[in-house]
Amino acid sequence: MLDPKLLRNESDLLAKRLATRGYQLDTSRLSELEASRKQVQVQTEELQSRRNKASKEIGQVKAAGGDIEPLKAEMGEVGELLKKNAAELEEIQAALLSMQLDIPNLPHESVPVGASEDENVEIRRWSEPRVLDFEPRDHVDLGEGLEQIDFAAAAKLSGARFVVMRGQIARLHRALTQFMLDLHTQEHGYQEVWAPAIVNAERLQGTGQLPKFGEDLFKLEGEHDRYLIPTAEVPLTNLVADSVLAMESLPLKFVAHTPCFRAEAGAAGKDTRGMIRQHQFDKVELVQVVHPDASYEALEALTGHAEAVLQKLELPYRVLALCTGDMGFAAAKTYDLEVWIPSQNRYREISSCSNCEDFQARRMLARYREGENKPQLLHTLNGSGLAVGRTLVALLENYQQADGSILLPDAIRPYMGGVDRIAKLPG
RNA sequence: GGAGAGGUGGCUGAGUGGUUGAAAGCGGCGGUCUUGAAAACCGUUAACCCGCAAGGGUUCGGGGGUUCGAAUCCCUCCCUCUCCGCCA
Repeated sequence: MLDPKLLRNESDLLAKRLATRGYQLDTSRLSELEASRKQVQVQTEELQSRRNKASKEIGQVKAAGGDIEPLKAEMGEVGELLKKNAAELEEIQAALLSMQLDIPNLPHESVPVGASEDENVEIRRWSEPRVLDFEPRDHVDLGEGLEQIDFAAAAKLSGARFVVMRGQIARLHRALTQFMLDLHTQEHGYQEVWAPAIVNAERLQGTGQLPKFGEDLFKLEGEHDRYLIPTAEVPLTNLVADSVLAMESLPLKFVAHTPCFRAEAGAAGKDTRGMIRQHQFDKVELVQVVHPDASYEALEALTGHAEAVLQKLELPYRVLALCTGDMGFAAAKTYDLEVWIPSQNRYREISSCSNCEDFQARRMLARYREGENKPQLLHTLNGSGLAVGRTLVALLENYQQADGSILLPDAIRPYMGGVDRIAKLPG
């Protein structure tokens, strides 16, 4: 959510900046609602004031043994009027709020202006794709050839966009999550968190998935407003919802491994082959909660923490600064990490690291206090460190050998019980 | 899932319809005293919204209702605790 004061007073400027990310702010409707809100609110509060005074008076008169009937009759009318006004005010405020919840974050001034992903800006590359003397196979062929990835079984169990892994590949998947968690807790200073994969609607509104993007989520049946998380960003960031943190406790750095669930409603026909886009996948997520002055420094650091995973696994990647038109709803600035995928002969997204500034903090009322000052909104950041399924895909494809086996990078071998190669299962 | 008890300010905890935004204690802050500290004593100490301000409004788990007036009464939802059942 944007600062309502800015929205009131600088709506033209905001409209201009929001337009760069393809959002059209309806400033006339906004100012209309704002004007009527002000008028009705002042009226309502006047009526409330009258009622409060009269009620006090009635109390006094009654205590003194006087006649309160005339006063009561008079207040009956005020009550009617107040009821009407309050209902109207509530309606206006609901409309205003729903409008505010719909507006994406403002892009930071350093974000390149552009309409689509084509205008993202490459910041740097790390390492070079291996040159193969054979035609690379994709992870589906590799995994099925090794008899350790099974999409047919997953389709039988659950439908499209699910996967079953077995044997050493299943183990590798687990090894990768352990490796990532250890790296971030031991070398990058994150606190390991285990959190629910089911959250309520209020928490999804806090991070920005709701109310606008409900169709991307799996909602649980039943009487409660609960959803499967699309990312651990939701539970991790919302840990600080409705709280006032002491300065000394900042920054908070959380890392968690969770399953992530996405309906992929708008992705029909996209990445239908393989494990790139699944309804369920595992992710190791990094979240930082920081002082506003420190958030851009933190974004660089957090991006570096995600990069470290790829560097240790010796997987070639590049870093993009997303342009205004390609950024997510809550982000003020985002770096994407893209890893080399040999079978596609291009880089594919494996991590997205964002500074949301106070956008999420305002929605979930997450604040800190400096000395005796009033509580101020925090800044929140999140990034994948990394998407485990996609890391597995990159590893299989980049380390494939001519015979279809997978030679494992040094960093992961201790997590594989010393195994250095994945080959076909015996028997 | 069944039965019961609860949810009040930073914390503990009073308060069952009327000058209660809320007693008291603790904690915090300021002061007196002291070489300094402790103790004691005195004072002070909620958040949010509208407004340039004066001021006004909202908030006693959430929502709804009754009433001139609700922390207090009614309905409903959520959460916590105890016991029972079931269970990884």
